[in-house]
Amino acid sequence: MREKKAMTQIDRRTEKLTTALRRAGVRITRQRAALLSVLAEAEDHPEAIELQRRAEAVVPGISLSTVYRTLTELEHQGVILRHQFEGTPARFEHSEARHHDHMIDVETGEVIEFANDRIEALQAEIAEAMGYEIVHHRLELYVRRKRAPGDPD
Amino acid sequence: MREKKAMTQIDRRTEKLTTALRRAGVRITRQRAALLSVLAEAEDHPEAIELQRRAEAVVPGISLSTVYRTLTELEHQGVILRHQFEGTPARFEHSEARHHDHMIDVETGEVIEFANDRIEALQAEIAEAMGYEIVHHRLELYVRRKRAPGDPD
DNA sequence: CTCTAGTTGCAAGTGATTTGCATTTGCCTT
DNA sequence: AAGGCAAATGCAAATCACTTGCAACTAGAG
Ligand SMILES: [Mn+2]
Ligand SMILES: [Mn+2]
Ligand SMILES: [Zn+2]
Ligand SMILES: [Zn+2]
Repeated sequence: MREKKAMTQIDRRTEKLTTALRRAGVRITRQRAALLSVLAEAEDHPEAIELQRRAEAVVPGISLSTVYRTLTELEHQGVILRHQFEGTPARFEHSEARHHDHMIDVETGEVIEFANDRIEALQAEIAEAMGYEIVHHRLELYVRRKRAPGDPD
Repeated sequence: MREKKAMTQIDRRTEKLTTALRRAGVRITRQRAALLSVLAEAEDHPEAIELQRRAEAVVPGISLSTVYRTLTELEHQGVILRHQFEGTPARFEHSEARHHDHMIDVETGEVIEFANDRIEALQAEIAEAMGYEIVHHRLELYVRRKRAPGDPD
């Protein structure tokens, strides 16, 4: 039942994360390998504790310290992103996808991604006009689902 | 030496903050009065501890808990804003000025304000297009001063 | 001036994340 | 295959920025 040929997108992501760690000269331990594939598989923006839960399926005893330590290293290598949304612990995602910003539904906590080139361009212009260049930025829209006229509660 | 007529801008701001607290049904204590005028006078984005330091000029023993408690109340009344920039404790400012966003010089920590209607409009459009309305948002540009060609180090 | 509910300062508690340290463990070197 | 050792792990304790419990105060209505 083991596929030999098909390298899935997730495998590729896992490899990229692994490579980043090797490049940093760190060892690929069981716990790290588990965490890397959990990150590669994630479609959402999980917190450290949730990543630990998911990794425990493979490495039962993995500690939260190890999760945090590895996340910090991966962040330094630039292969994952750490987001600090309002009112929650930090959330993480791999940085494979191209840049995007986030909307957070204040009612449900759901995180929705979006990208807009005009906004990105405007930001750069503004900074430029004031004599600065952007190192990085953070744009978060805290939103509420809009009721269409005549919608039920 | 006491001016009777001239109500300065700062006096007006202090009054607005005071009114907000009274409206909330809370008492104007010595410590609160001090904090309110410190906030009204502030031209920058001070942290709670810095506000405490400034208030101590008037009320020597004012505790940090009281500062935090009052700041939280003022925030709930909508007369001050709490900003959570990366890597620092929360910073505060009165909300007299119209809406603006912030650039943070990653080298110096300096906070620079800016406002751009096109960005604001675009944000609203994006949310709208996805069926949401914006409750509030957060746009922070982490920047570095740009070296003009031929500038000294 | 009195009375009392709101407020204060202080100490202790929280929640997320980091760190110290003794014990394992990857993995390069024989 | 075995050895050696720096790096990594797990656990407990520490940190940081606030928040909260509580007994002693005090603003301010009557
Ligand atoms: Mn995302
Ligand atoms: Mn500002
Ligand atoms: Zn962006
Ligand atoms: Zn804005």
